[in-house]
This record gives sequence, C-alpha cells and structure tokens, in this order.
Amino acid sequence: MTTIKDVAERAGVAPSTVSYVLSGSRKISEDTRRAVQAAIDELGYHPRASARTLRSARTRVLALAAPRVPGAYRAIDGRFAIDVTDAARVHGYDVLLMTDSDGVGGLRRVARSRLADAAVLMAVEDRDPRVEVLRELGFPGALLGHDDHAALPWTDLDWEAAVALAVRETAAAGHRRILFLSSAEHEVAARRGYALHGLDGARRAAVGTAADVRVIPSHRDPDVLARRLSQALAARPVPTALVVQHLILLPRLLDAVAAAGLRVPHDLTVVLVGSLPDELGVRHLPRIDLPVAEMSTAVARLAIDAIGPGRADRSPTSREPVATPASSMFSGAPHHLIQPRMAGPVIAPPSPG
Amino acid sequence: MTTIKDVAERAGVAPSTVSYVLSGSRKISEDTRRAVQAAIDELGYHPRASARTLRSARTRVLALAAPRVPGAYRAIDGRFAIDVTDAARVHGYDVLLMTDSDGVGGLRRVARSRLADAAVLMAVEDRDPRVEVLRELGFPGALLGHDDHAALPWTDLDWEAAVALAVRETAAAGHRRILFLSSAEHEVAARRGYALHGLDGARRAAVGTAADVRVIPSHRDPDVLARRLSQALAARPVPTALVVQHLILLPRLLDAVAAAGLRVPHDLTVVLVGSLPDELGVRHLPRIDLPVAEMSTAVARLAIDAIGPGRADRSPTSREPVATPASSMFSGAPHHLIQPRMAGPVIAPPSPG
DNA sequence: CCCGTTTGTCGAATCGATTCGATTGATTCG
DNA sequence: CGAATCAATCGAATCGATTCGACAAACGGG
Repeated sequence: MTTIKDVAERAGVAPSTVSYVLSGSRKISEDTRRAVQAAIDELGYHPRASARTLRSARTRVLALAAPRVPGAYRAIDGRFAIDVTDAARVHGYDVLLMTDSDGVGGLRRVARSRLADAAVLMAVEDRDPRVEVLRELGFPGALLGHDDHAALPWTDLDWEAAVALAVRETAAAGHRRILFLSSAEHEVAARRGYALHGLDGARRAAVGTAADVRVIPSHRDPDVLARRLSQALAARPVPTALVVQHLILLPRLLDAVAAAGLRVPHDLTVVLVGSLPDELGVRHLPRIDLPVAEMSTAVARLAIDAIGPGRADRSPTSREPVATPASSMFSGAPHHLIQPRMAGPVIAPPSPG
Repeated sequence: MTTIKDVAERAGVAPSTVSYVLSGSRKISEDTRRAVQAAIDELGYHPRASARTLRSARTRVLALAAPRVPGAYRAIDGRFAIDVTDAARVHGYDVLLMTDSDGVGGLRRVARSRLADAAVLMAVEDRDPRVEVLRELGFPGALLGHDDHAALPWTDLDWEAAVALAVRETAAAGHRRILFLSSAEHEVAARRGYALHGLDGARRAAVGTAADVRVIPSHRDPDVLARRLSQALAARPVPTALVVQHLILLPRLLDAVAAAGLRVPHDLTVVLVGSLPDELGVRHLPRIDLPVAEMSTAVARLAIDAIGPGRADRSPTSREPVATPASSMFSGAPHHLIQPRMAGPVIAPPSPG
C-alpha cells in the first residue's frame, strides 16, 4: 500500500528523487540518499512491478512454455523448469510457466498482453507451431532443443557427439559387439533433433571403431521394445554392451535384460545417454547425462539477450554481436551446442567367458 | 504497439467506450460494439497487462513456490506445477514459478512488488518459513500439503485414510502378516504431515484387522533401508505383503526384494501409497495414487478464493463464507481433504505355499 | 564581482488501461 | 409543448512509477 509518494513525503523530497536513489541513474547527495533509504526501510517500501512495467515497457519476466506433450509429462521437464527459473533469476528475471493446454493460445496471449519480455520453448519439435507464433508476433525467444527450421537462438546437447562418444568409449573398453537402442520410432518419424542426431552419432562411431555396432530402433510400446531387445540379445556372436538413448522405458528394459538371464554389467554392459530422475536409481551405470543446468543457464541467457532495449533505453551505441561457439553445422542463430561428458563408473570390459 | 487509443480512433469513439466494449460493464449499442470489435480485430489489439494491473490492483497471476528441497528435486513436483498452472488458467490466472534458491527472499520480493495476487506453496513443511512470510505481509495463499500450524487454506490427500485403506484391503485379500514401510525417519523427525498421518493410518488399521501389521521405519540411505527390509522379510512367520509409503527408493527396494529371492507378487505382494513418475514403470502394482490433478485444482481454487476484491470492486455486499468439506480434525482454514482410492490391479492373495 | 558551469533536486509529462460523473440526444408523459 | 427520464457515449481523473527539462544554489575563473 505504500508508494513512492509516501516515501518521498517522509523523506521530505520529491518522488523523482526517490526514483533516482533507487535506480542510481542520477547523482544524489549522500545526505539525501540516507534520508530516502531510511524512509524506504521504515515504510518497507517496494516498487510496484506493474507501474514499472507500464513506464519502462519491460516486465523482467520470461515465459517458459512447457513441452507440447498431449497428456504425457516427462519428469526431466520439471527439473528444466526449476533450473531455467534459477538461471533467469541471476539476470533479474522471473518465470511465467505456460502449459500447452490451449495449444499455442497461451503463448500468443502472454506475448500480446506483454506479460513477459521473451519466451523459452521447452522440447521444441520439427515445425513447432509455437515457433511460428513467436515469428508472427515478433516476440523474442530461445529454444531448449534444436530444430533447423526455427531461426531462433537455441541450446542443446550435441547428441551426435554424445552417442558417438558413448559408443567409442564402449569399444575402447574392449567390447566388439555393441547394441545401440536408439530413440523410439515415432520420435524419429517426428524428426526430433535428438533422435536424428543420435542415430548419426552411432553410425559415425561405427565407422571409426573395430567394434560391430548394431542399431535397434526403440518403440514406445514396452512389449515391442522387449521383443526387439531379446531378439537382438540372442544373436550370435553375443553382444556384450548396450548403449541406450531411449531412457523412458529403462526400468522395463532392465527387466527384459534380467528376464533373458543376463546380469548387468557382468554379462551385459549398459551405457546410458540422456537423463532420468534420480528416483530411478540408475546412477550406478556409466552414462552421459543431459546437462540440464548448463542448458538452462544457456537458454535463459539467450532469451534475455534477445530482448531489445526498453523504452527509455534508446542509447545510440551499436549493439555487440552475440558470441557463439564455433559450429558451422547449424543455422545462423546464436546457440550453445554442449559437448558430452561421460559420468558415473568406468565402462566394464566384456567378461572373458 | 497498438493501444486502446488507436482502437478508439479507428472506430471513431472514445477510449472509454472501447474499454466498456471489452469489459461489458456498461451498456453499448450494437452498432458501436461492432465497429469497435472490427477495429480491434483489424489492429490485432490486446490490452497491456501492466496497465490493467496498475489500475485494477489485480495481476491475475499466482505465485507457485517450489518445494524447499535443498538441491534435491522430486519428479512429481513438475507434474504439480503443470497441473496447478492448468487449474489456474481455468479461472483466468497465470502462474509465476518460484524456486527456493534465495530462501524466502523470492517469495517476499514477488509479494511486495505485487507480481502476483496470491501464492501456492508446494510441499509445505512444519513451521515453514514461507508461511511466516505470507502471514507477515498479509499476502493470500494456499498450501499443497498440510501443516497444523499454518492458518492457511490447504489441500492434501488424507494420508491416514490412505494407508489405513491400503492395509485393510491387503488384509481383506487374505494377508495375515503385513509389513508397512513408512516414510523415512528424517521425514517423521521433520514432522511432515504425510509421514505422521501415514503412521497413524497404519496403527489404526492394525487395530481393526485380523492381520499382524508391522511398521518398518524407512531411511533415506538405500543401504540402511535394504538392511532393515531384508531383516523384516526374514522374520517368521513370513510376511506375505508389503505396503510402501516411502516410494522414492522403490527401485532399490524392489532390487532388495529380488535379492532376497522373492518374486512379486507371487512371494510378496507389494502395495504402494503415493505417486511416482510413469517412467518408473510401476503402474502394474496395486496402489493408491497421489491425486495430483485433484489437489492442483483444489489448491488453485483456494488460493484464488483467498484473493480480496480489486480496487474498483468495492461492492457493499457481504462475502459468502467459503464452503469446506466436513472434517473436524483440522484447523479452521478452508481446505480440501481428499479421500484415497485404490488403483491398478487387485491385490493378490498370499500364495498357498 | 559577474558570468558560466556544475551539482542536486524538483515538477510535470508519460506509460495504457479503467471508471466515475457529465453530457447529449431521443423518448415519454402530464 | 416543456419537463422529466433514459440510453449511449464522452472526458477527465486515476493507478505508481520513470525520466526529461528546468531551476536554484554553489562554485570557479577571468
């Protein structure tokens, strides 16, 4: 209920002076500063966000658009939401969470009513309609994940490098027959970046190693998956390692492995690419984690950098070009392509038997 | 960039008339309404949220405070965030996501800068400092979970009824020796509502059935948990059923059961109380799910109901008392205590062996 | 000593919507 | 026919901050 006017009266100055004390954008004498600060403290004054926003045309809010998963929900997305929020706070931004319950309607509404300064799109898809909304409205944004068609800043794990690394490290551990359980077929069909790049990585690694790498396309149906897997495991010569990118069904998958009478890692070494919640208790397996914190930090930064200057901030200084890591394989928008790192225990060699 | 003034000019009316068309709070002739609507459509006008908020003192935003988990993060919380957001949207509210990265500072900042009209606190704890912040600032709010000391509206699963139901149903299936794996000891020590009420439920059910119910206190350390469990499983007469409330370590727990040479459900029937992400693949077990959607709907409603009238809305009509479901065991604040329901397959009877 | 500069503060305009009287015609009634 | 009533719309004030130009006092230099 207390406003800048109340503070001004109590400190015996004009409201504008209080504003200058707060913003520091004009020189204020030490005496006045102290008097104003005292009044602020005594009254417990805090500027109203809506008044600031109205005047400055800056909300200091990012819209975070949850994945377009009809009904489904991936546990990792919650962690992204938390980490993006923390990363935004570092730059003084808050985060407005948006679901896809009314399609792109929510995003359009938030952008047009200027509830946020920029948007972060989670789990972007090929030809994502959300991207089209941002383009149409000229609203700044950045992507978690990558799509070649979206000319927007983005960040992603280098899935090709990740799968290639996992396969090569497995081969380096001595395995000569390696299975790669790719993303599910419907993900490949939807042209999700991680699915396509992951397959590329497996193929690339296969060429460069002495190991025989065989790709098993995964499937959203656990029974289909289990069937394909047990078939592949029964092949001769016997595969000694399994690199898994399709993690959602990992528990079922490990059940299938156990059902085949195989112990991990003694009979079959399992290496993961991607991330699952800690509750799954798979942290004892060698893996390449999805760098959630790193990606969140990067995407918050990219989104905030994409925001233009506010109303009064019409300085004539030319804007610095945004530095992007060297990578010529993607479009010209600023981006952070994150290199994979192995985590967890070392990859067990194949058992001599 | 288009404002209500632009629309007014194009339609040949005053800005106030446009506002009345939008709000419908005064009678407008059909001709004028059409002209204004045409101008709105042609210009793609959408009112600026900050201007509305400044005038009306209503943000139509709820602050959603994530759990105070230092470092950790529970997968189910992401689903709560999504569902609360959807539920808020039904009432025309958006959701600002807040982490606990700067303690209660974020909540205090958002409340004082009036970025939101009310707060929803997730996973409230005993003597939760966030509750104290709301009280101190007189900021409306509602809780996911329940704490007797907080005089705030809340919603929760009736954990006592849930555990009691699970135990009774297990006994009804014929089991005569039942283990109850309670919440972890540190959760009980922290006086978390679900932990205390769950224990009460087990004790209450034990009194009313022919079965022998034995409580195993769980532990955050998987090794301690496994040791206690295998000890309890080795007791004579042999337990035939296990009711689990501490789900976080369920994969490790099932490992321990398997290590003891027991098959589920043939040798040991496992019944769950609470919820885990679908990725865990435990939907084939009999269980009582945490009613996330129901709780989210309720808490959004409670938070919004706690918001006072806006600035211009000074109608002299007395406010209706909020209806609360009958339940005399909790404090006077409005609340929704949700009754448990069994889900999944029926509970298998003990094997005759 | 007077004029130009610097320093610190003030007053007023502004952002974009909402809302309360006031006003203008049209209509009704004695 | 003039006064009272009513419907529809307008104009202006307001919400709470920011920011620009103005201005007074202090200061410095010739």
